[in-house]
Amino acid sequence: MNITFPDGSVREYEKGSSAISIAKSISNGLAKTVLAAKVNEEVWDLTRPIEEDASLQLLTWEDEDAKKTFWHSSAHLMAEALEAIYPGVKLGIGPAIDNGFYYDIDLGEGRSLSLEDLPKIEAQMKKLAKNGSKYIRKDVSKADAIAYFKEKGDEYKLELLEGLNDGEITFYTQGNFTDLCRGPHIPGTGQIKAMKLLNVAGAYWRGDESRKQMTRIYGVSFPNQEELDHHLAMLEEAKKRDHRKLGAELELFMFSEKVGAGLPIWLPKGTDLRERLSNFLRNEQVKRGYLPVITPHIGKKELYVTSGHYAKYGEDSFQPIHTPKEDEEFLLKPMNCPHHCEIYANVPKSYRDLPYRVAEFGTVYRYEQSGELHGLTRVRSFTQDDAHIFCTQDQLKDEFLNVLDLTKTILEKLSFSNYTAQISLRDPDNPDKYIGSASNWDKAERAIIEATQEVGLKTVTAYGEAAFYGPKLDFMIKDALGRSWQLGTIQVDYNLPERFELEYIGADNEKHRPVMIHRAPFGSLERFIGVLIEHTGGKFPLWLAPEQVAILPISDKFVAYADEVRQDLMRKGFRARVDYRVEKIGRKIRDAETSKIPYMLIVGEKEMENKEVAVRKQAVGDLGSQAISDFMQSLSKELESE
RNA sequence: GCCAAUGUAGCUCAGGGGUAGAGCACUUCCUUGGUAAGGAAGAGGCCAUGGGUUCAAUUCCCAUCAUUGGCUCCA
Repeated sequence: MNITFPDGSVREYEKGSSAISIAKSISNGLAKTVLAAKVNEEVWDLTRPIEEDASLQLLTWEDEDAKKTFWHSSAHLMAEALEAIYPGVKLGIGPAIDNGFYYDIDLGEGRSLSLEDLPKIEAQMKKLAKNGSKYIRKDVSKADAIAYFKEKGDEYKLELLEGLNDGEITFYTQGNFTDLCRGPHIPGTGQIKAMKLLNVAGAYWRGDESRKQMTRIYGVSFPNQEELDHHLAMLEEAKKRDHRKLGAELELFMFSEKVGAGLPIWLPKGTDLRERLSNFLRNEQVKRGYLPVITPHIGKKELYVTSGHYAKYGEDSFQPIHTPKEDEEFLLKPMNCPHHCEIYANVPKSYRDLPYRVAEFGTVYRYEQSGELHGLTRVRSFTQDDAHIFCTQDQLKDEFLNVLDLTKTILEKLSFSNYTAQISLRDPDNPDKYIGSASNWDKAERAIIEATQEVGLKTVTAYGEAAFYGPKLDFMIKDALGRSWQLGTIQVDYNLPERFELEYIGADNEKHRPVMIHRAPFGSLERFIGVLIEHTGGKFPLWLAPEQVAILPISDKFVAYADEVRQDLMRKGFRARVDYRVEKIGRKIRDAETSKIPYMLIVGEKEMENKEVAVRKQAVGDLGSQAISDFMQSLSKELESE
């Protein structure tokens, strides 16, 4: 049979050869590092015989699919360990996830598991891994499979079997452990050299809260100890950068039980940062033809009935505000778009007025479930960097290009260099669930695709992920630790212009309906700043830092000079503060370092005499002395380059 | 919302049925110093809130509130 490799080369192999034997024929080194194979675009066990002509890609640790296979096999290893320690344990599902694996287990009445039990299970896993058992795949009939799990008394697996057809059922066995499993798996447990169980949590069987709660054990594993250590160090670093922790330490924001859960309160330094960020975006938007507007935080119920939000946000949200007048109800706004539609409708529009772009840093209120709240990234009041663009169908593409350009400018300014976008299109099998004409949808989808191609944006396309009212583009951003965040979004909307009966007079003197684009490059300021804090670890770029320079007098004899320096800096628009405390210089430096102030100016006898400052850069160290004017010039230069 | 854990000084945490503890931060005093923590003293707590059990509750029980981790990843 002929095997085609990714580089296009074709080689002849004996029928029934496995991927691992093919790997060996290429090189022994390769055979050692390969974990799984992609046969005709499907991930396979390395040991599974290939029976006919096929394309073959050998997967190593670097491939996402190989990692998933490795972790899935690790989940089986954990299950084997659990059966050894807890006889009679019942198993739910045990998949690989983005960063490791888990297994849902039911220990039975009266038995429970806590974090303290994890090392024991881990030790057992290591012991079993040393045995180097092979993962053996076996086709089983449905009847045999049912008989096996009945005997074992595992009702979860029996339930899973109900959904499977005879002839497509496989078991995998390693050592003394057999599991219902589609596979694939790595060849043997011996390859799992390093593992760590991270967490236990409750999880409902099949994610259904009316069903039994199982114990979920999370873990992660690697082919060698160094990778595990690196991963654990990364988790440590992520913990250190947690925006909730840094937010408190750097005095950026707070929460108060009295004010309410999920309602962030911006402290002076956080407000400073946030204002700089908004001003930056506001300026970029004005450059691109946006018109800033301000609308109230509440609106009459009828507004949201018109927009359709009342039906969507009605019950599980903040309840209406009543007034002394009977039957009068206001809602806290969950979105800005209805208000903006009213702005559009205020004065009759001509096609010459389009595109009409209104922008608002609009604070909205949504009653997130209490369990969903999380720092700044999941809150009940947040400010969208919202704008709505009303345009003609033909202007869609240019408007997308305009927004993409804006988004790119912003992300690059904030040194998010690694981002992709998801294009969400209609479900081709379900064309009826969308509002708006098919030809308009075609145009809009094409506009998005072409615009993203023209700017060279990396995208993935998701069919069926579009909203009922229009296709959309979501930005996925990778931060400095390689974690993905969904931030900005651009959405086409055929629904609201319809509901608000928005119109413009065309060149033909007829009435037409505009298309609306919702877009928010940051998503929300809260979420974005949360991500920015973790991305930078609290070391903000100079232009954003609430305090740019800390002036540290050696002793209070030099306080007057320190004040002079501060005056100079402030007059040039730099943000500087003097540390007046009667402390040694080492202490002042340490405190400024931990507050992550970008520059420290140490001033003492020498500096005062020479009218200089001794410059120290945060996390870098002493840069030597220079004249204040020179220092300010280099600051300006740094700001320009950011 | 559901499940679990947690809630003690501004922060990080120890403690435990009988008058509440440490380190850091804070205040005062001493020290006037040269690139990541100088010394001493002091002040600071309704032990989250509300009920219950008990002679006695911060400690045990229940509820509430808040925080944290899960609850979406499908053998």
